[in-house]
Amino acid sequence: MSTRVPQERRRRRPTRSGILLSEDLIVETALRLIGEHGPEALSVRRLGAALGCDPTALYRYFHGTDDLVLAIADRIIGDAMAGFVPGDDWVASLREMALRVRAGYLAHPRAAALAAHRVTRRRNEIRAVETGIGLLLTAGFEPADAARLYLAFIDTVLSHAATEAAFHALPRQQREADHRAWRDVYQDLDPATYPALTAVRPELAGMADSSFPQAVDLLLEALAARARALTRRPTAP
Amino acid sequence: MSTRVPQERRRRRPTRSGILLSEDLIVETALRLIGEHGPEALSVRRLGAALGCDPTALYRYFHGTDDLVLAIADRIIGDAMAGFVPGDDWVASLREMALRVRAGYLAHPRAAALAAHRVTRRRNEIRAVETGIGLLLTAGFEPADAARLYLAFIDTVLSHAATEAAFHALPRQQREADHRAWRDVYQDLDPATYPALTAVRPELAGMADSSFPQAVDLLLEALAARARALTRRPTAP
DNA sequence: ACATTGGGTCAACCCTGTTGACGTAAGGCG
DNA sequence: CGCCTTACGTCAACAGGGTTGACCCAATGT
Repeated sequence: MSTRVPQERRRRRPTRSGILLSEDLIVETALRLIGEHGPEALSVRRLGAALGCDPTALYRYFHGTDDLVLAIADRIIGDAMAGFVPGDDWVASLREMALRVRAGYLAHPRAAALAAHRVTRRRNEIRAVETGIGLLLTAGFEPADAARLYLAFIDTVLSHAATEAAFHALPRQQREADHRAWRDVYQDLDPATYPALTAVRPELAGMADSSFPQAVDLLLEALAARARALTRRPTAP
Repeated sequence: MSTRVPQERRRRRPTRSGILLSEDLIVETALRLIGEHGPEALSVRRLGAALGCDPTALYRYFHGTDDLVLAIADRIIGDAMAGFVPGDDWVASLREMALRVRAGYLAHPRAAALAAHRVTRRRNEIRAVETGIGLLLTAGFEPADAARLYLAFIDTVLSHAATEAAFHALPRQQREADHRAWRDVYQDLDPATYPALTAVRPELAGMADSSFPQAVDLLLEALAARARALTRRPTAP
């Protein structure tokens, strides 16, 4: 019974445990499940149990797991960008965009990890591109540069966010093992063959931390420097 | 029988079908399997079948699926970095590292999707970290900064490379559809609500190109600027 | 030549997503 | 009001996943 998922449903019939299913309720329950019990808690059976219905009832609302994940991703995008208005400071605005995207992904890592590399081409994405390129244009960049530089910026942000989300989407054991790896493995290395690692050994514990803000800062630093160079020589060869 | 995976094996016993198992052979077969039939084709049972052995024989070589994935990831790193020697120019060397990692991922796009954001804690990865941090130390950064900045650099490189690999791993139809979708969607937008996009419309065709070199250049630009600031004021407050 | 034991094999367990059949109750309609 | 259709919740079952413990053969050191 794969396929036809109707747009509007007329016959609303309570489950054995008394609740009324709906697309929204399922998506919300799925997000809650992930938030409470970790990303690995999202399975059709567990979702059914959390909803108080037979797991296969979900197939009346979504074609399959993938369809459900896309529905979840759609909501994440909307939530992340909701209420954002770019300010006068284009660097600060780009930074806030970056942090919002990252926060949206991290709020729901597993869904983000699954949907990150897809092109949504929906309204929220289009508006984000409009906003970002607009900011670079006000910074003084030529249209061609604004487009190219925005692409480099947003690709970095999205890639980083997706990577972080993917890491958070790992099963807890693997996640913690990766975390510990920097402490354990990298601590006792032969100083002769690994001089640089030995020199920075006290700092290696921090390698498990996120590099997202640092990377965004570096990128914005380079963009600001290029913008300053522009205003100094408005029409360069 | 989870656990003890010996470093060197002495008793090499052929499988029922006559082949001799080895860690390398398993990793290579896994890479071939993923390359031919996609990441979802990698399962213990299928890998056993491809190797001509009982699936559970793999547990003599790897603690579990995760361990195998890490071995694959490290193999990709090793292949990419094979023969690399850092030169005198630390910026150029970091750029070559970035391009090598990217090339390695693109060589195995589908495997890269699995392995990209893991800490392999194996030899090839450790050597790469040693090399990268060493380059930043020769650039004049303090140990703490070198570690943090390298993390930001390599995370950006790995994230970008993973994103590109994921895109290349898509079926051709879907890839080209995404490619076209960008042009199509952004073609006829209302100039009033999307002024910036309208201003850069001729440049939007290039949005489908890779932003990898651009992003790496921006990052290295920021790093070089910080290094210059260091040498100007060797001991800043 | 023999004891040791590494490691290939097998059967079994519990988890997944997904499907087709079944029946019940909800809602339209006379 | 009551019938008839059918939406949809339920159930059983299947195929495939990772992982484990027991088994036992043969390769190796002595």
